[in-house]
Amino acid sequence: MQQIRSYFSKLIKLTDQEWADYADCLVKERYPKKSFLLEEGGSCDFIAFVEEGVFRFYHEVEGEEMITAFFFSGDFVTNYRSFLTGAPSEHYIQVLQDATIYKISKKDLHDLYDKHRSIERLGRLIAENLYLMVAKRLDAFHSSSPEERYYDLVNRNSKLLQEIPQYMIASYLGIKPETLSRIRARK
Amino acid sequence: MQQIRSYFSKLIKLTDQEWADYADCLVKERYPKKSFLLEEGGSCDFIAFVEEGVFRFYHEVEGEEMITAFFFSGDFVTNYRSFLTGAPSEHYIQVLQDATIYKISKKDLHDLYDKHRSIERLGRLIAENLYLMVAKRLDAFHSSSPEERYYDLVNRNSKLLQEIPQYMIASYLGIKPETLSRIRARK
DNA sequence: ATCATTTATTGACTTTGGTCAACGAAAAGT
DNA sequence: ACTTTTCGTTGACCAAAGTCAATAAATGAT
Repeated sequence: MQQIRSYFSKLIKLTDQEWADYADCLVKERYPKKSFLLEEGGSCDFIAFVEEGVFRFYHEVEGEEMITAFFFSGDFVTNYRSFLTGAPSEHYIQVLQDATIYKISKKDLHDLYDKHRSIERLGRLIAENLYLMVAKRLDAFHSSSPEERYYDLVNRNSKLLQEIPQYMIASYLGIKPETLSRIRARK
Repeated sequence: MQQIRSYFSKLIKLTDQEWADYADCLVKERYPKKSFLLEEGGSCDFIAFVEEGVFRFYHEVEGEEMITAFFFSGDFVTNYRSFLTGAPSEHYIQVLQDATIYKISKKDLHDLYDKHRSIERLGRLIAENLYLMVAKRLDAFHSSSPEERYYDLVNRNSKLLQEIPQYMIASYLGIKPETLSRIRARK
């Protein structure tokens, strides 16, 4: 839980009281491998902080699983779109490695926004950071080849490479498993 | 300027005082066709609202222009990454049609965040909305073919199709002009 | 430890988009 | 109006990723 506070402290300084109020809203939960944190059709009414474990965020397109993101220890896990809009999720969030998370509900978070200015500001800073992350990824899809995207991943995120099966990495990169296998083979 | 207030009102209700303070920070500027609102290397210290005109947001990759976005009347125009991080822009923002905009500086906006809770909240809501837009576009690149992306555009944004030359649309879609021409030719 | 299933690789072939070049149409400059 | 440049289309060819199928390797279940 201290991990969360230190994550926040990079964005904004919270008083002990503000943090205590935040921490009061966090609920610890365990999820076994292969279970679902969120299923298609459900509305995502929480944001969770990953203490331990791995998740994948995916949806089905014409019978095929399209993986959009992985979440590891230290990340926030949520369907941010569904969380923000209240719309039913088109995505699944599934556990790949036994997980422990701290959840905060949408309602509690909004109450905290009302109660503490700094937490409202934290909410803005987190939204801004998520924007930066997804904008960067869009840029990679817009201007890089699959091969370039793969080697970017190799350079930046070796953890992902080690813990995730290759066919899921292929999906994440937007290519077929055979193609990823060939990219690795050439050179 | 009333256009801006009505845009905001879809996100949050501002009091007359809050709006007056916001409006006081807005500076009207005109830009002729082909001029630049932002050039590579400069830091983007503003967000602007487009009253009239068209902009393109692009950067150079190996001597080639990659267009990431277009901005029309009613949109916000900025390099949001550079605005948020303070990092120098890798992108240009160029005027395609003579433009009139209302600028607010980063400093003034942050002062408004401090002064009015509702405006801080507005900042969060805008960041959240920008996240949703870019996440949607990422999804299109991740799971659709160029042809599908083109027809999505045809369905959703006929204004863009009419006002932007085809080779720029191709760049925006992440394909070569010849390929777009062929997509249009095949039935 | 064995068997069954899933995952990764490889080959042959297809599809799609990129490259290079030519040409005509449209737009901009004089 | 005329010239020059830019833009859009088309053809021939190339490169990269997808498809389908076979097989090997790794993983899981019993």
